[in-house]
Amino acid sequence: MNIGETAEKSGLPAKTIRYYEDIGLIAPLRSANGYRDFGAADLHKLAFIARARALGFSIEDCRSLLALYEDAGRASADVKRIAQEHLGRIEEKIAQLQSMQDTLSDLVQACCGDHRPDCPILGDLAGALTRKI
Amino acid sequence: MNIGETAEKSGLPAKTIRYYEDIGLIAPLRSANGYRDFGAADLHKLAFIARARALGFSIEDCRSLLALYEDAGRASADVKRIAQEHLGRIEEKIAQLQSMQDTLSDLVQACCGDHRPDCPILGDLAGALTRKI
DNA sequence: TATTGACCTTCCCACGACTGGAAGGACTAT
DNA sequence: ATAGTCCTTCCAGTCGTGGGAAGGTCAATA
Repeated sequence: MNIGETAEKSGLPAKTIRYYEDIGLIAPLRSANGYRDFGAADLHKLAFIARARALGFSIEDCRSLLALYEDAGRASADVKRIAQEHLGRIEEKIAQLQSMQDTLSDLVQACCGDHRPDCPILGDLAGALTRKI
Repeated sequence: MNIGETAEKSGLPAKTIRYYEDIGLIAPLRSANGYRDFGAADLHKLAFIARARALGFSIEDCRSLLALYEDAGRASADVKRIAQEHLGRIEEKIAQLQSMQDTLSDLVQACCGDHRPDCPILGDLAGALTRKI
């Protein structure tokens, strides 16, 4: 299977698949003409990675998860730990964003948004120094 | 005021301040010895930017907001629009992360995390192709 | 006066995870 | 033979810094 077909079936851009080979996540065979030749196992791996990426796992997490997936003697605790750490980072990020959202939605509400220059949003930003941020 | 003092007062690393000069956000004077010489207005701008960055605005948003801040004839509608667009992106990002969080916390809960290899987390990732992701 | 040590300068490289594009070879259909 | 599509490699760019090298400047001390 050439890279084009593989890209279509895995849902990943061909560029991304080449990149994954570069960094050693996958290792497709090569045809006589130099083209990459993907097998079912490669496609499976790519779909695995795509799903993990969609859940926000980093490439290095993906590498670890793939290794665990292929290790029949793994302990599920190792997988769970990676997922829990990732979940923690996600929760942290959500909290950060919600804090921004809270402040911003207050400011946006307070701004009448007309032709006049007075604006509590700019007021907040400009007051940063006085408030020591 | 040298860059070190400015960094301390603005809460921004000196590296970051130099970068902001590079991309034209600020334009401090230079002393005879070649050192940057920051005035009160520069410090004010930097604090403004730091606050905007803390609220998640992109550098380009910061550039626009600074320009509006310095334009006495601005319309608050222009500021509000930038803030609202940014707020929209934040809400989108939060929704994405929450969707990941939902899935991941379910999976983590379902994984008993012991010495055995069976793991619903890996099961989910591996099933990506079958489910067409 | 000489010499530390702290500060400043510019420059280039690295990060994460791709993405775009150029230059050129391979294959298929007309 | 030619056109068009696919494939290859390689290089550069993204965003907002952070790290570090090589070298100039300044204030304080021996």
